Amino acid sequence: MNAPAAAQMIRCSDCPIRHRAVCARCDSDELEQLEQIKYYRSFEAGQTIIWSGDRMEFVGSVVSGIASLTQTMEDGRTQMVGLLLPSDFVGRPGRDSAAYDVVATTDIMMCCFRRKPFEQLMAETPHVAHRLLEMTLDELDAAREWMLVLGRKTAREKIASLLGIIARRNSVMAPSEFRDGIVFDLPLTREAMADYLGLTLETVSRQISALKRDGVIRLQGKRHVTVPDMARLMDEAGDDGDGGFPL
Amino acid sequence: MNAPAAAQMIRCSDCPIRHRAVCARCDSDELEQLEQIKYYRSFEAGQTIIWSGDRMEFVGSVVSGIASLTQTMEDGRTQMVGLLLPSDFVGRPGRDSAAYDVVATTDIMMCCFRRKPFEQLMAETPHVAHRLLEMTLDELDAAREWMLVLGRKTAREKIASLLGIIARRNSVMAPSEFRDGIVFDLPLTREAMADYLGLTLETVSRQISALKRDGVIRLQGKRHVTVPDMARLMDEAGDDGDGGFPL
DNA sequence: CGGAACATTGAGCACATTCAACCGAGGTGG
DNA sequence: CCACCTCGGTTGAATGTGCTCAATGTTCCG
Repeated sequence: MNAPAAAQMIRCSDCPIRHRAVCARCDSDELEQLEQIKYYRSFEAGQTIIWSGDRMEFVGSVVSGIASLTQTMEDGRTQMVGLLLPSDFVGRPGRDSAAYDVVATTDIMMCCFRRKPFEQLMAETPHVAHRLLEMTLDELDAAREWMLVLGRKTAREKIASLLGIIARRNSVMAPSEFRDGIVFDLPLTREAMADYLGLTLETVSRQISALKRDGVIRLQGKRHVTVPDMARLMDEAGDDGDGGFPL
Repeated sequence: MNAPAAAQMIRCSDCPIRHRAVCARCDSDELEQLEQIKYYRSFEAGQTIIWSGDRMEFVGSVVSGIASLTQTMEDGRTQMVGLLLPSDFVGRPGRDSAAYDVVATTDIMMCCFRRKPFEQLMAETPHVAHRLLEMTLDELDAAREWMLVLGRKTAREKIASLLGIIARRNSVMAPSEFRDGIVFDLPLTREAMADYLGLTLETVSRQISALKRDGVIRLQGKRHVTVPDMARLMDEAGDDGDGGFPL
């Protein structure tokens, strides 16, 4: 609840997600308008940023860190329905109350816009709305890929798919060696992975151990992963060699 | 391949989906422009409308009938990732090749727009783009609801969820008696239901039989369903009484 | 040192799948 | 007209994947 000192002001032009977020297409004029209605908030890992059903006071972008979108049934069963990475957009313009819980998976910094002014701005300037459409279409594609994972893949394939996605994302940041070995840290606990994949945390643990035993991955500690042969991993994920996952 | 006589011209103002489709917000001017680039195509049940990977020549709206969006793995496992009802939009502006198979589930009529002119029009007029954003956000919500169904629900709950959605959709068309009994025809085969729910067709059949045995539903023939107590069905679906599914 | 949070592993079980037989309706051809 | 086929659907028996329950391990932090 106490806003840490981290919530210092960043000028939009210096923003690390300037070119990928909902503001990517804005000209300097529009950026100026956004600058007027934005504010930063940071959250610690584990904090709930938005409760499902709550009134949405703001929409915004993830600047740094990771958050998850989750749904929970009355008996406690939980399904993650979105993984929010830096530059991803949170909230739905035009909707009053939140449809999902948004939880900080790691410490996170958000760039928030008060909802009403943002909606106003969206109606007036085409660039924000257009970029949001583009991002929403991408998210829809990602959601549909996940429907295949959830509905039809085995536990082992699910884990391999998730590792593949995380590896792929990292490879955007370090596009150098992709073919022959890639290294990354898992940003999720076993439980969070289970919630993403529609598995139990025990099954996640077992399958990770199995992939390690079979030499598909190597582990240092519980989170640091080495994938010696990316093609092998994609094969385990059940994806055809070429295509695979967008996002 | 032979376009049946059904593909007669309909004036946009007389169109049955005029107020719900991507053109819903258009003024008469914009409608005129759409009228220029549209054409109708009909497909028979079972026909593939678009093959995944194919070049997208057109985007469009479902006018009547039902189509499904599916993904298939190399070994044949299939997951439906979208159910396209009248007024739903097909295709992604800005994308050259299709990401999914689009298959006609019933006989279907489509209102198609040549892609390039449509993209042009979208860039110039705000109403189409805005409506498309709205529809895409709705689809994303629906996809996320399905992720919960696919990832966390039991076979019985999955079937109940699907029946609930179809019942709900029908209730839009016949909003009269919703509380005490609703009747509808299943637009899907057992296999299509299985592909939607991430189950086998045998499991679908068994669970439908079980729901019938337990008095949750009644059946006449294989497709005609009566739900005597909607609240009971929603309960079987694992949804809390009030909320439930959007779309 | 003790406790908490995260993770691993084992044993038994249950639910959904697999494989297979069978049913009924509708269509076609001899 | 009936035999035959196909298609969609139902049902049964055996199997197996992933879940449940439970114990144990590891790391970190007060």
